[in-house]
Amino acid sequence: MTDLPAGELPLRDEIFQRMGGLTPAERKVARTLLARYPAAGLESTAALAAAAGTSKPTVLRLMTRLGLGSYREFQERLRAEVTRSMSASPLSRARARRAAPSEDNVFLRAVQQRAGLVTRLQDTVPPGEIERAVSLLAGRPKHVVTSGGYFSRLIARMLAMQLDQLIPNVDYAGEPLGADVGKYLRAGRDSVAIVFDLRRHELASEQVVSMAKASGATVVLITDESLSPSAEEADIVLPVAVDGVPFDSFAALLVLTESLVDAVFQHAGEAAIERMADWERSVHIYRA
Amino acid sequence: MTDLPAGELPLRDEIFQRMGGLTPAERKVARTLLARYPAAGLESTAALAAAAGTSKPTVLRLMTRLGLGSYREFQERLRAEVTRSMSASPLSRARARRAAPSEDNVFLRAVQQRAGLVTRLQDTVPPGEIERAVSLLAGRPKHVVTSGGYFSRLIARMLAMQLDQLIPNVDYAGEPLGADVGKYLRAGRDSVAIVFDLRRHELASEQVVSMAKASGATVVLITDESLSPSAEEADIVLPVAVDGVPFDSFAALLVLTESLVDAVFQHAGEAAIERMADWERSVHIYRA
DNA sequence: CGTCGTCTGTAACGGATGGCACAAAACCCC
DNA sequence: GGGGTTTTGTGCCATCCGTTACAGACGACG
Repeated sequence: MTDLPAGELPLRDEIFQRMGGLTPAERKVARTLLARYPAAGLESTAALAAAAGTSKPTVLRLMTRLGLGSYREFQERLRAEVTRSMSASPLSRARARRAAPSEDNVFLRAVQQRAGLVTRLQDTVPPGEIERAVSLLAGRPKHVVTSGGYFSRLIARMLAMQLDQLIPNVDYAGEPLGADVGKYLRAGRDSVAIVFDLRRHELASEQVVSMAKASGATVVLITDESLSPSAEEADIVLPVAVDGVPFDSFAALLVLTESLVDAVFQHAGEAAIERMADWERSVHIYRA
Repeated sequence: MTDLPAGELPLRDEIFQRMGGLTPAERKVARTLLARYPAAGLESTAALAAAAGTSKPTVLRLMTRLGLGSYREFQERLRAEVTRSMSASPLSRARARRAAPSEDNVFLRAVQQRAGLVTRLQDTVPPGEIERAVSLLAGRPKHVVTSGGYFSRLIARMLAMQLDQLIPNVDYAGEPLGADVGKYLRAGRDSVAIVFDLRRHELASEQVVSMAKASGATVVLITDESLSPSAEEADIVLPVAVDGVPFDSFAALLVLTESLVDAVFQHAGEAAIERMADWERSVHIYRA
C-alpha cells in the first residue's frame, strides 16, 4: 500500500536528489519548492516563480528537466502524494507521541533534541549543494571571507579558523560593513564569500551578500530552513535546522561547517596536508 | 498536539461538522471534498464541481457558507494546512537516502560521526555533575567568567553570550592571563569560572584554573574524555567526547553548553524570563 | 392553482494561467 | 577577447479560471 510505482520517488526526494544537475535559476526554484513543501508547488507558476525570484518559463523548464510532463501533471502528482500522505496521518500522530520520551530530565531532553537537529542535517542539505561548495573551496580560490550575524558570527569565525588550516587567504570579517569592508572589496571573480544568516534574519546580511556578489565573488549562504531573504542572490544555499524550545540551537550549524571542512580536506589532498604542516610549525601554542 | 490559532479547526473537521446545515448540492461537494482530501480542494472549481456532479457556483456557495472567503482563500488555507502536516512527518526521507547513489560520501560520514559524539554525551557527562553545574549557575552567582583555549575560546564566548541573556554579570575573558586578568581577580566566594580545556591541553588553562580557585571562585571545567590536568583543581568537571578523524569536533561541546544554558533557563524560571525580556528590549539588531 | 422563497444551473465577463517563440544576457572555451 | 553555446527573461496567445448576474426548477402553503 505504501509502495509506489517502481522508480517513482516522492517528488520531494526526487527534486532533492537531482538538484546537482540543475541550472542556477532552476535550482532557485527547487530550493523554494523544498523550503515550502508542498504549498509552493500547489500555487501557480507565476506565484512560484515570484517566490523563487525568477520567471515563469524557468519553472516550466524545471518540470521538463525533471521529466514531469506539464506543470499541471506535476501538480496532479503533488496532490496525489499529499492525499496519500495525509490519509496515513493517524499513524504519524502515534509516532509523534512515541518519539517524545517524556523524561523529566531537562538537560537530557535538550541534548536529544539537538541530536535530532544534527541527524536531520542529512535531509535539509541537498547533496548536490554540498558537493558544489566543497569543490569550490577545494578548487584553490584566490580568497575566502566568512561573516555572520549577531550570534552566528562565532560559527563564521570558527569556520574561518578551521579553513585557514587547510587553504591560504582565509579571512573572518567581524564587521563586514565596517572596519572589515576591505576584505570584501578585495574580492574578485574567484573569491568565495561564506555568509551565515539565521532566523530573525538581519538586514546587514543582505547588504553583505549584495556587496560580495557585486565584486564578483561566489556566495555561499548558510541559513535556516525558512531561507534567508539573501537566498535569492546567493549561488549556493545550505539550509540547516535550528529550531528548538526555548532557544534555537547552533548544533547542526556547527556540524555542517565542521563536516564541510572535513570534506574540503579530503578533497584538497596533498596541498591541504602541506599547509597543515606549515601551520603546525608556525603557530605554536603552549601546551601543558 | 499541533495547536492552531483559536477557532481554526483543520478544514476537514470544520466541513465534517457543518455538513448538516448545507443544501443537498453543497453537501455533495462537501462529500467529495472529504472523500478525496485534500487533493479535491486543490483542484479548480470546475474540476471539483464535476467530480461532485454539480456546478461551479455551488462550490463557491459552499465556501461562502462556511465563512471561508473566496475560493482562493480556501485553497491558501488548505495549502498551509498541508504543508504543516507534511513537514511534521519525515517519513519518506529514509527511502530517498537509501536509494541515493552510494558514493561513499565524505560529508555524510563526517556528519554521522559527529552525531555519534553528541549521542555519547549522555554517557560521558555524569548526571550529578550537570545537576550541580545547573543549580550553581541558576543560584544567582555574583559573577560568572568563561574562558578557553585557542579554539575552544569561541565556544566559551558563545556560552557567555547565551548565559548573559539569562543571568547578570557574565563575562567572557578572551585573554584571561592578559588584558582580562581583572575579570578573574574580581572573583569572590560566589563567583563561577567556567574553563574550557580540550585535547592538546594548553598550559595557560592550568594557570587560569589556579587563579580562579585562589580568589575563591567555583570552577567548572569542560574538557575531553582524557581529562585536562586542571581537572584535579576544578570543582565540577564535565567531560565531553571530541575525537574524530582527521579533526576533533566541537559538536558535542556546543551541544553540552547549549543544553546547559537550556537547563539553567528552566531552573531559574521567573528571573531568567524577566532578564530575557530586558535583553530583548535593550539589545536591538536590525532585522531584514 | 398561484405565489413566494429557496435552491440550482447556464451564461457571460474580466483577469489570470500555462505554455511558447524569440531575443537578450551570461558563460565558457579556445 | 571574441565566437558559439547555454541559460534566462520578455512578450504574447489561447485557454481556463473564479466570480457574478440571471433565470429556471422545485416545494410549501395559502
